[in-house]
Amino acid sequence: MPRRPDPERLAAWRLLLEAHAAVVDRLGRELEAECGLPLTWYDVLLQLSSAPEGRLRMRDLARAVLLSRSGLTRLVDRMETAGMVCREAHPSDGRGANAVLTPAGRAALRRAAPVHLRGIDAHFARHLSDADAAALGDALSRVVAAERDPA
Amino acid sequence: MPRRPDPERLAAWRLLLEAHAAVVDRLGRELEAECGLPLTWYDVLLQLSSAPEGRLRMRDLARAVLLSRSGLTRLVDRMETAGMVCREAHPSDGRGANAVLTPAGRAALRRAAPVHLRGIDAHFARHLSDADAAALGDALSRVVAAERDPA
DNA sequence: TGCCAGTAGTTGTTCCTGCAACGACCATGC
DNA sequence: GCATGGTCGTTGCAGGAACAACTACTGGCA
Repeated sequence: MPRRPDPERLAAWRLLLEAHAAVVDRLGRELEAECGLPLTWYDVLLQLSSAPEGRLRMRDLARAVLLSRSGLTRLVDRMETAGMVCREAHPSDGRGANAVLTPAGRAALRRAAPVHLRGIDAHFARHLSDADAAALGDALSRVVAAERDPA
Repeated sequence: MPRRPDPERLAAWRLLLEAHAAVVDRLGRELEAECGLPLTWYDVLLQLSSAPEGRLRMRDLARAVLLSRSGLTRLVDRMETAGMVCREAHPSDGRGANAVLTPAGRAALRRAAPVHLRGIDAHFARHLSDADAAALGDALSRVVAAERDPA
């Protein structure tokens, strides 16, 4: 017989869906309004800036920003047109390409980060007690890990 | 000065994004593969079935499934073509329309529900302790409530 | 009664995404 | 050397979503 989640956990799942939708929507709008920057662009800039030398292989960047390879190709196209990233051939793998953060991209991230972090605090973090944050981190990291390793 | 979330809460936010993406993607694929039903369709069927008489105003349904009004119009178009819902004029408000669950829609939901619930258990609920579930529900309901009431 | 701001649902348009397919390239086998 | 299977990034294509404009209707007010 199929295992079903109990009502408490089912409600938790539903709440996760609602909270995600509400907060992502809000953060996206705020970032767009105050910095003219889509959330996906911010994510790319952030991932690149926290990578060594501000560059990342397309494949790895796609994984980091939770996008398909083709999706990332178009996204980097747009951001390259906007001058925030550029491409370079991979030094050792002839198939590969790196996306590289440009100074303009770094500047955009510096402008956007305070806005986004303030939003995360106001719309999410502020409502979590220390215990909540710990439990959430614990539980969700197990969920993510289980999905990564189809053990 | 702008308030910034501490690293622990920031990590929790990031994990929520990753868990949401991973689990929604997985659940959607499983439902599509085993029942030929997109996740959004399931959500519509579920909301309708839990409404009195299996009918809901378009506006309310749109809110319930976290979609824009225009998005819901097209979605109901597709589902109506598939015979799972139908529209009827609202009895008292000449502007309004109700989406109504058909027998076929009810049957599809009955087939899909076990699959989906099993998935929620396997990919999400199973990884939560009782305390985790309680903390998650508590915290996320506060987040959602705060977003609903711009207090 | 007639007017009119507000709301409901639909439609046109545009944007973004994933899938499938493709050429280029790597790596391992013979 | 060179075939072969696999990976990387890109592209054609189709589907789904949001925004804004539009029509139809409501409800309050003079």
